[in-house]
Amino acid sequence: MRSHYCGDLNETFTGQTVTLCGWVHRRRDHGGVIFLDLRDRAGIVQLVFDPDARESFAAAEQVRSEYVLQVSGTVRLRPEGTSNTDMGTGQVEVLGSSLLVLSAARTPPFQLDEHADVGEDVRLRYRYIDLRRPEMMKRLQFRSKVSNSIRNFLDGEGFLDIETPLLTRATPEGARDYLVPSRTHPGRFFALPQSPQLFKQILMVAGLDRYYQIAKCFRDEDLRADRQPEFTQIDIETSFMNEDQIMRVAEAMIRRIFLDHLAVELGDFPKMTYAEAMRRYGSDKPDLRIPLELTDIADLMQEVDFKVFSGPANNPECRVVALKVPGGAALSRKQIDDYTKFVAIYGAKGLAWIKVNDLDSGLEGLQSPIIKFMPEQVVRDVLARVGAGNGDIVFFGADSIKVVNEAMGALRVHVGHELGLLDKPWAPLWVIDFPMFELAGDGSLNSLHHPFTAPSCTPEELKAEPRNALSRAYDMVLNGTELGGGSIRINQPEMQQTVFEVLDIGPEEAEEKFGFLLTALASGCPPHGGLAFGLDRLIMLMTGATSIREVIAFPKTQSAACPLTDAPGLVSSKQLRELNIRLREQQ
RNA sequence: GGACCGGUAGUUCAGCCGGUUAGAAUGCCGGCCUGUCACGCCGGAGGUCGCGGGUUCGAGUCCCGUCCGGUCCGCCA
Repeated sequence: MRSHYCGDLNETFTGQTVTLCGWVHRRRDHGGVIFLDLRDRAGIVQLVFDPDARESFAAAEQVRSEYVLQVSGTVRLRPEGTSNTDMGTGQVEVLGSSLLVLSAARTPPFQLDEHADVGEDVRLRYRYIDLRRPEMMKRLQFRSKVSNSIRNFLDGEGFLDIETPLLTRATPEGARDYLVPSRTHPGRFFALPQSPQLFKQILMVAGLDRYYQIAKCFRDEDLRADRQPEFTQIDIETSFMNEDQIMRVAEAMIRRIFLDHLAVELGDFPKMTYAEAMRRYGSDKPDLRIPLELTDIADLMQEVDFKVFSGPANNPECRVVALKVPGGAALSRKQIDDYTKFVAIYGAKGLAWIKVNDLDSGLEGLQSPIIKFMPEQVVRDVLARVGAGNGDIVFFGADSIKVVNEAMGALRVHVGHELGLLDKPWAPLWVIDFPMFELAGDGSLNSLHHPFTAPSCTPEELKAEPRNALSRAYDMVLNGTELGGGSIRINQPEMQQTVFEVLDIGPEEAEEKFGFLLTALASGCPPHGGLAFGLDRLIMLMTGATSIREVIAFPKTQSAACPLTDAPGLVSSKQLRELNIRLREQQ
């Protein structure tokens, strides 16, 4: 039906007769001459209809926005002075000789202009219109190209693309499962996978050696701008490789993609321990584009009553940090109030600060609500430690370690963005040496990763001091976003047993939940490990999209619904009966 | 589960301290126009002010509830 794509035409086609198929992007009817912008996947080209060609001119008069046309005509250079440098095809136009309406279109619910700022609910309801916008079209094409590169790269490294089931058991990972009732087993349910974790490990036991899959995963948790209930993971697992080797392959893959698709050379990724990341940035996924750091000052503050920071009493479980922001002395009272509200979201009870106007004038040169409660020498020591200079502001956080890290870490990022302090466009790194466990609210221990993550110590050491144990896990972080993470897995039953003991998972419970994995581990399990990348987040970062929904063709709203199909929907009582399900009476 | 922002024409929004017939832009429809490119000019149609209740002589506007969309916290790797 078509000889060329609209967007591919340029001056080298001059004189050729072409046949194009596409959508009417815009119509400009000048009475004696009609311009149609015809759009397809590749781009937009201008068509001209002249009254000399009576039939096609008459047809062009009847055409409306978003009609689907087949047009034949001659490519020609635009007349002197009428080229359009904003268009890829702007040097040429197609003089239409025939126009066939393949399909008429109702008036679009919104304009496809780059100028129209349309509400997202409307865009999602009419997603087929929204996806016609060149911006969306480009992002989906970009995503497809990146996926393809990933497959090629991993295939080249000897990884096998193997599918794992979507109908499976509830996984041991933390999130709530999407459940699917079984008709043939009344009262039983499948779960959609949160990740193919157990299957990929079993593939290693089976000897497949290197596996990958671009896999759909599901988590029934509340949504965010960067979180969807169903999302896509680049899932990788390999045998007989240690963590450094795995990180090297994964890093090479990401570096290649950035080079090939963005012409960005990311360089070698630095490695940083979890402890260092928490200490310097208050986060296990630090945004290293922002040249601000948290500085511990608890030792200087022993004579100061933390109440001036609205913090708790001095004790070992609390942390006191300073955050120096260059140029921050110019911040208004209102801005500081906003920052105070911002840290309150994370549980901070206040935000103390010192503005440094003139270091040489002693306390007179400072402005602060708290220095009157501090010995002058302490103020001097603190400013000296953070290296504060004239024009800077120093923020203070004093509270539990958790609150300080979360609040001041978030403030660091927030302020860095608001004041435009980013000093590079891309800042990747590896975070390593994660703790094996984290302390839950009730005093028990939880896996930081999942319970199959290998520790970097012996079972004896693990049992003796579980809270100090580190894992052989690693996260790849880019610009403050966790792109992916993984670990070396446990391949020895004794070690797995010990981890279960520490987690207070009894033998019966372990057997019931993942006995099949334990049996597999005891059946000749190679040393293995892997990782998984969030493909949606990767594409989001690479395209600069502000929401994960912008890189997914048919995303869900924040309440996990689809405005296009109106899913989730009701089902008939017959369907429910077959599934042995009865809905509870609503009150 | 919680905090905050929003919901008025197809779309994006304005609508003041509660007061006459709810406006603008754009889109749409009709007319004119031979070089535009977010074409231009003239005219026209288009509204359950999310929904329910309340206060009031009078509610788009105030109050309560509720639904929907979004950002975030909790949750989630």
